[in-house]
Amino acid sequence: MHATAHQLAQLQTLKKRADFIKVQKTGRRWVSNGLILQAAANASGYKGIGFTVSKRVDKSAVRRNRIKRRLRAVAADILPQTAVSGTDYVLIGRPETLSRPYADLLRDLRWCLKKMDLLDNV
RNA sequence: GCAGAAAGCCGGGCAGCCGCCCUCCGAAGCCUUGUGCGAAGGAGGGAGGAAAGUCCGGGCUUCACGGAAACACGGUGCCGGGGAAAUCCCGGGCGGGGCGACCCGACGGAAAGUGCAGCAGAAAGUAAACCGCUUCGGAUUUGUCUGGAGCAAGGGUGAAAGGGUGCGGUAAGAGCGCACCGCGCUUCUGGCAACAGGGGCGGCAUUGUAAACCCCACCGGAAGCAAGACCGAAUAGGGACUGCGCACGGGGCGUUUCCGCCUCGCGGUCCGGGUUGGUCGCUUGAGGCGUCUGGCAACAGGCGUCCCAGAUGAAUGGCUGUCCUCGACAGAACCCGGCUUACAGGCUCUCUGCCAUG
RNA sequence: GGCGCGGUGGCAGAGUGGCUAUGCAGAGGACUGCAAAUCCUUGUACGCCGGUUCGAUUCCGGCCCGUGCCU
Repeated sequence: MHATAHQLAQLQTLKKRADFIKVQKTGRRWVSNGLILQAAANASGYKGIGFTVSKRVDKSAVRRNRIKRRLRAVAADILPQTAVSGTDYVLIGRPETLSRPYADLLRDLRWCLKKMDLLDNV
């Protein structure tokens, strides 16, 4: 079920603050228990992926890092196979992301994708 | 055995699959043919004792800076040593706490000057006298009231009442006298010193506060890797040279004084300029480990050995098995030395008190 | 990552080494036919922990929280 290295190579990490603001302003979003997904079309044709865990989610740097890592693991398991080219995805962490079982996190991301009509088959 | 004190150390382990960051090698491939780049693949490394708070001290970088003196501002404050330095460390002294091992201390100066000490109290710093004590006189309903003189022992107020305790002394008292303690001056001895101990003299003056102003001694330019350097579109602004104009003038170099230096308005020519982004700075360092020597120690030196994160939306995760004591506080962002704060549990060594036994 | 600023009743906002003003809001009363406005009365606070001092909101350390600036 894991993504191959070839599939992972198709994902491009969003690096600039401007990219994140663009996705937030122009894209759509869906909230689930474990995470929030934002998505917007881009002009490059690549599949873009970014992660946001702000200081308002948790004040501890250790726990913020762990939330980001779990989001990265979830994204690496699902997005390479299902993501649409020419779309930027931004995953936003929540306090529950830290303690939620991993299987539930996978279900959360699929649910968000489905609700936003970005998933053909569940 | 129980209770405690001090120093140092560790901070889940092992295994499998899929992934992340860096360095080196690199068949295929690419071009600008080079000691080049490099998908696949291989080898190695990959958070902390506090990485934290940013409270101190440095390195490094840029800016500022002509010199001298004074002033201003900030910091430090027993002594000796260590250290690049420090509000750091070690040892000692003094003071305080503990039966003790041991721990704690912003620990210069209050006779250089100024300020402050509310309320209470008679009086708050040249002492003073509310209740009192003693004595002399007067009145008297014999309870006491009142005037003069002397006194500060006792009571009361306060955080603090102008040396303390005891004896003598006295009308009652008082350093009034004496002894001891404290204090001050002086001298001797020990110690590098802080300081300690002894002798002599004085005869009680010298309340507290300097984390109040201050005095003394010593130290200090400012900002910070988002510093800064390089490569680089557009636009606005900048610098140099030169011509003309202008000056017993104005401005600047922390302030002032003295000497000194720089600079000014308009035109022309040339040079450059650096936002987004990228590269460097970026990890070999007052470095770690082992050992020997000197030193009570902090630490220093010699020898051997190792290279041990370097990201830039920012790297350690996901899933699973297994063991145990079931895992705390917590994530590098230029780098070091300290301090402070947070922290489950465990280990090592030394020491103290009590109990029991030999 | 670095550098600053601040924390005083429910809210705003002065202040200073010895009872912390003032305004708005709240409660009660007066005035009114009933209200508003006005007047009177009243409760509630110095972020937390230590130290200096006889005494700290103030002075000095250390924590906690909030907030701003620098790419």
